[in-house]
Amino acid sequence: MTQEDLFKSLIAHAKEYGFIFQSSEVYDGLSAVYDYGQLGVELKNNIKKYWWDAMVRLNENIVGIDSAIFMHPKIWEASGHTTAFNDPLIDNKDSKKRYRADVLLEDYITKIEEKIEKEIVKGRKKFGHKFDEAQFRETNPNVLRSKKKAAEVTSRMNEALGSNDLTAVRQLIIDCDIACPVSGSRNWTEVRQFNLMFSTKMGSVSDDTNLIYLRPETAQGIFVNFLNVQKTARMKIPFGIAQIGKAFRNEIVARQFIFRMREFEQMEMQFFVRPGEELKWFEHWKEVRLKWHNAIGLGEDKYRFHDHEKLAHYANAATDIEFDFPFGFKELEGIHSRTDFDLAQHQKFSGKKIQYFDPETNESYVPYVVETSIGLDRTFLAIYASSYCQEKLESGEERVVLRLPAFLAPVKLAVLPLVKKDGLPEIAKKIMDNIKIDFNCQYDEKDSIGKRYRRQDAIGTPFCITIDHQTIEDNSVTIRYRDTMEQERVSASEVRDIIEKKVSLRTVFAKL
RNA sequence: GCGGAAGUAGCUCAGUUGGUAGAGCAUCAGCCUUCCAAGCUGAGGGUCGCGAGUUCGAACCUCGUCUUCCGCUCCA
Repeated sequence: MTQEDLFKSLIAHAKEYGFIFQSSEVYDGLSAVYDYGQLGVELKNNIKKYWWDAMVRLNENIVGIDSAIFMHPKIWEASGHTTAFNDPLIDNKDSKKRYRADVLLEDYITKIEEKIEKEIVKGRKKFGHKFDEAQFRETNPNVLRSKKKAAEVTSRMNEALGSNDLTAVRQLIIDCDIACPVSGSRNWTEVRQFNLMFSTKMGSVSDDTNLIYLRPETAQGIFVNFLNVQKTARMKIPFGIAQIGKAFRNEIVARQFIFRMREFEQMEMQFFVRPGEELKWFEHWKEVRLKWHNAIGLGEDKYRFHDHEKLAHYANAATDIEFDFPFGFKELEGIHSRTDFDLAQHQKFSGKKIQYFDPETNESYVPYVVETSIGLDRTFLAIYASSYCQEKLESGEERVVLRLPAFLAPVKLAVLPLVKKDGLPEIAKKIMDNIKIDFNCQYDEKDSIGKRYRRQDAIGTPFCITIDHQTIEDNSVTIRYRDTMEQERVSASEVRDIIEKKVSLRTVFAKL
């Protein structure tokens, strides 16, 4: 089976067993929005807990918050999102097609560069072995003219985009005589900004002054609460603030199942450090976060770092932890050294002093920030995709099994009476009632025992216990393991402890 | 956004030259009682993605639209 088919059957499986549904499916769905079903929400909550406990509970110098999705609109001006999350779009009036104005110009520049390369190929043909490419580039009039043109367009474009002068962008498109690739027409509309942030209005009076955005990242909720938390929790630098929450981006193209959604959930931690020490902490968190991923147990070869060459305006170091998804290595978590950009910006835009007095150095400063930001939905997909397995058994039969790490599995234990009579269901329910206080359990008495095992395999339940006639005599049950399909006979009273040992976060944290 | 493909029951899919829908699995009820799915009997479930049009008549033809997938593009 190809990776592509596997990914498709994985999506079908997610729906069939109630992990993930498309949003608003009865109305034909809403593009790039998904709902988590009855098992999906359990798995997702377990991932959240693993992250939260690893970050907040295990680190005495990290505390959590839960900030609102709505925030003061000035926050997004300060953070740069109002400008950086904007794309200049232009429509062709004849073909009704919409383009990114900057992309049209970049394409135009690329074409000029291709023209230069063609000239060189022509020159090489003409002069044969005597051809001197470097000299040709410096002297050939066609090449020189093209080079000059490309440089001119590039500088005008950068200037216009840099100053957000949309009229100048449009003028440049007209001056370059750029035609619509579809209609060939030069009949362009004005250039307009398309914002990747969702907006809405607060209050019942609609005017632009109360336009607010749904946050495109959770980080700013932490930055604007920096002083609140630092003072009320009496935190000393270095310390961190963690948060799990929804963020929203109006992506032009959103695809690959839950990999890129318009509404998604982030797990972020902003770590505040002394200026100059940020790169040391950046390295520290790279290492710590990778360990967290590896401890899940999906395989260390599934992860790799990808350092950013081009840094965002706020960063002085950045790396991604990429995961080997069914569609290739893609970003799962970002670790960024954000300098003092965010806090300094909020200090500037709010007019309030946002600084920390360091009792060790007797200095007051704007702390530097190292951020770890992981996509919860992407982590879900990573775990789900790596656990999904169609395997052939020795008997020649096939089974679908979700080899989820036991501590993350939505259902930990299935309680199965071998038959539906002789009082076995009653005993089974009694055992279940005792254990379900500690773990999410399922009871099932329908169909043959083999079929019930397969059903549990498909949703990743790591343990099944079966109550049979011997249970009546000595209170023993068989416990069956999902991955090996092996069984052993244990006392019913031991079951809780056996499972506790295998699903406890304690075991996982030992690897951190 | 562009190009291509697809959409019929919860799932996988049939459905002839246009004549108002079927199968297997799944689900539910009952029977059977068996440690690795697919035993027996019965039942429920679909205005064929949605909306127009052509036609006496549309799952099928035409147009539009929504959604999904693939490639490009974009995004980080």
